[in-house]
Amino acid sequence: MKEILREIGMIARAFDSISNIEFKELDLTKGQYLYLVRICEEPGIIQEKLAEMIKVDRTTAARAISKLEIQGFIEKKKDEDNKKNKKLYPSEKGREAYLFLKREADYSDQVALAGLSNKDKEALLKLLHKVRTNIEGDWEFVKKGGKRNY
Amino acid sequence: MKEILREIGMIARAFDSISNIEFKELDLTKGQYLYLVRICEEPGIIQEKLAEMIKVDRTTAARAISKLEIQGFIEKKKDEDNKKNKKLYPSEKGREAYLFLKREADYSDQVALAGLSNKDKEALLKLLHKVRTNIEGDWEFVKKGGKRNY
DNA sequence: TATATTATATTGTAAATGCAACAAAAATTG
DNA sequence: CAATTTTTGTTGCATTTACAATATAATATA
Repeated sequence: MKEILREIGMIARAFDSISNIEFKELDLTKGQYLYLVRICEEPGIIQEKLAEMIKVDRTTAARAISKLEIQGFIEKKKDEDNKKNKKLYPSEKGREAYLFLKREADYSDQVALAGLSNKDKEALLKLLHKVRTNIEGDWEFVKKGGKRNY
Repeated sequence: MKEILREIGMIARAFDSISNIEFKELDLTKGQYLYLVRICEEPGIIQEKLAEMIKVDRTTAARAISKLEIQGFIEKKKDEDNKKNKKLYPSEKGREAYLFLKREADYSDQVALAGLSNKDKEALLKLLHKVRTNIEGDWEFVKKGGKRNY
């Protein structure tokens, strides 16, 4: 069943590619949309959590987010309760951009799921959710330098 | 159902991340394993098809493949019937590496699909296959400069 | 409570990524 | 069959990506 992970890879790369091209219109460069979307949906989230959520290297996230800040899409605010955290919030410009990101995502969603019944979609989501939780442990383990045996 | 594409993205990034780390052991750098696997499974394939198959930019594929050749994992051979094509074949070293790649992929597969029944797996594959074919058109369209309306 | 460990964020550096532009062979078209 | 368009491959350049190393605050441990 190796094909399952391959299909997932192909789909992910295709959509990422499409989004990156389409979001240039907003001056968002490669990858940035991922972070902006999540910050808009979860204002106050910190960078570390965001990286973990998206499954991307911490330092990659750091740079993409810094750039979002420089461009004025988001703001970093000190967390007074925990001084090593910086909470992330969308700016007005960021919220504006988010509307477009959402429209694009909805459209891609429609294209992707064309011909699937509601039952199919629910089943697919449930199965993917399971796969994702199955893999999270290994991802964190390997990122931290752990060695899997096979 | 936006969550479906998000789950797919998370899973893909997590596995890609894991594979990239684990294949350093073979001196394969980021992304290279994708191409090597396909070349081993489909000897004689050309670069352009490979990029399309994997859903990656043509020039990115070109460079990853060139590097595989320099490192001795694959060979490029002129196609006598069509002089602008270069057919790709694994070397002995490449085939050797492929055994390891396969072992790793099988293991990741096991982890990913733990807790799914055979029926689940079949359903998942079928649904993902459908999604992938649904999106291929848009990917090619947008890569070639087409503008989607939404 | 002092010390060690963990969590979060940042920066230096090397490498991959992807767009633009180009070249050449092949296929299509008028 | 000549001209145009498409296919395949390459290179220059700007940017992202990710590993390593560093810093500092917070938490755990002895």
